Amino acid sequence: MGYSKASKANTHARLVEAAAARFKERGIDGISLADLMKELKLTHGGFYRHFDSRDELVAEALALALARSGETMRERLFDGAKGDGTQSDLAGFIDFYLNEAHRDGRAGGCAVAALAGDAPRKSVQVQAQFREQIERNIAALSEALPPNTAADSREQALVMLSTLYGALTMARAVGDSPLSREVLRTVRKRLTDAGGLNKKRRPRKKELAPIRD
Amino acid sequence: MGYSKASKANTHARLVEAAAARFKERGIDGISLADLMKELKLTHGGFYRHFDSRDELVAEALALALARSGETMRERLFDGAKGDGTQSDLAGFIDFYLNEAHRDGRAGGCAVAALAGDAPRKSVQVQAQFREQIERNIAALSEALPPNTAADSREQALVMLSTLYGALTMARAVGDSPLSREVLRTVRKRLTDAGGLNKKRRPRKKELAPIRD
DNA sequence: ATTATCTATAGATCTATAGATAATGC
DNA sequence: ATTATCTATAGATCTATAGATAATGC
Repeated sequence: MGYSKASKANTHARLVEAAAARFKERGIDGISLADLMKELKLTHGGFYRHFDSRDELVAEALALALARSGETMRERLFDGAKGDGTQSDLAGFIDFYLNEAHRDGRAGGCAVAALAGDAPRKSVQVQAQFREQIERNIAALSEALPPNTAADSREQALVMLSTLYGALTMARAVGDSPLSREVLRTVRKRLTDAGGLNKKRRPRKKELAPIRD
Repeated sequence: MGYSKASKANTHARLVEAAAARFKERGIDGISLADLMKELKLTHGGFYRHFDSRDELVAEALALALARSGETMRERLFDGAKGDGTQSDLAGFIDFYLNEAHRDGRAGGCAVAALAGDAPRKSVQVQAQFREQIERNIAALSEALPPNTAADSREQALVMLSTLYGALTMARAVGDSPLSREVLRTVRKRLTDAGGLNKKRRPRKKELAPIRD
């Protein structure tokens, strides 16, 4: 009770962290403050020493979740390609994104895919948070596209992002099933192959690596 | 009070209808039974003469919403093309789907795009409802693809559906904005043009019809 | 006589607040 | 002395149930 070694700032950060995971897993309205506090072994009454309202937590948790997703995207796109002379690993990112592990791991996965469906029902402030991060994601993906397609790379990035979000959402909506795996596998394959986008970078046998159904 | 001319079956049907619209607009958990009954000028106590539980209403409303979306899709794909010798109007469907009117009209729009984000948080029964309708949508879109691509038409349909759902979801998530309109316009254009999918059917100037931002 | 709808309420859950408790820092 | 956390509770809202009311059909 009282002051533990965990400072106020630490508890605040842990709350935002836990909220980000639970919101992605169960939806922005899918967890109560009492249950969230319980997850941190705290009681619900203490919540308001850290936030003025639930909405304030939502804003902070969403900001964290969206920023993290963007960072992970950039890492997968650009860090994975270091050392072999290429500038990006687009196919590596696609493999990472359209995956059964990602499908089943909403709490640790992409915040846009997990929460975009909730956004239209929320405030314009929430929608602005999505807008700003999605702009960054478009920029990142656009940079990662092969240079020869640079003329309309923003358009390509927009379409590819739509496809990635849509495929993951669909794979999740239908539950674990052959269809779910087929969506992931097929879209992964066709995005990687399409238009010869990435032929230089990924040997064909790796693109066609079998996925067990 | 008492028996109105509206028979029990009629009230039941109106409840399912209203629920389908509200669920698509605000989410499956986004409206209370009391508010739903109020929309029909009824009081909340009467609800349980029509349904054993809220979940039963959810199942029926979702079934209606998903089936309607599928019917609309088939109509747009196949009825719009009658008379000119072609078998489908894929570009017409894409124009209809990726549209500001559809973006802003969730209550009357596609149930998959409106509710797929809720599905992973719901029961496996709900997910099975999505799975069955999405299978039908894949079949419809697959049939509507130009015959020369028939060899892998299911794969193409899967990718195109992912892109359509993802683009509409993204356009909604970012709120009304230049980005939202850009997503709709760009994906619409690139899906219509891509791979010469539909060149025979749609004159180029119509494909490039300007959208005001 | 039947029964769709209404009135009233139980029980659960949720956000938010008020005041008590106790661990830490000065 | 300060304040993070806890205990207790107010007030709102939600699903579900019980019994009353009144319009329809036989």
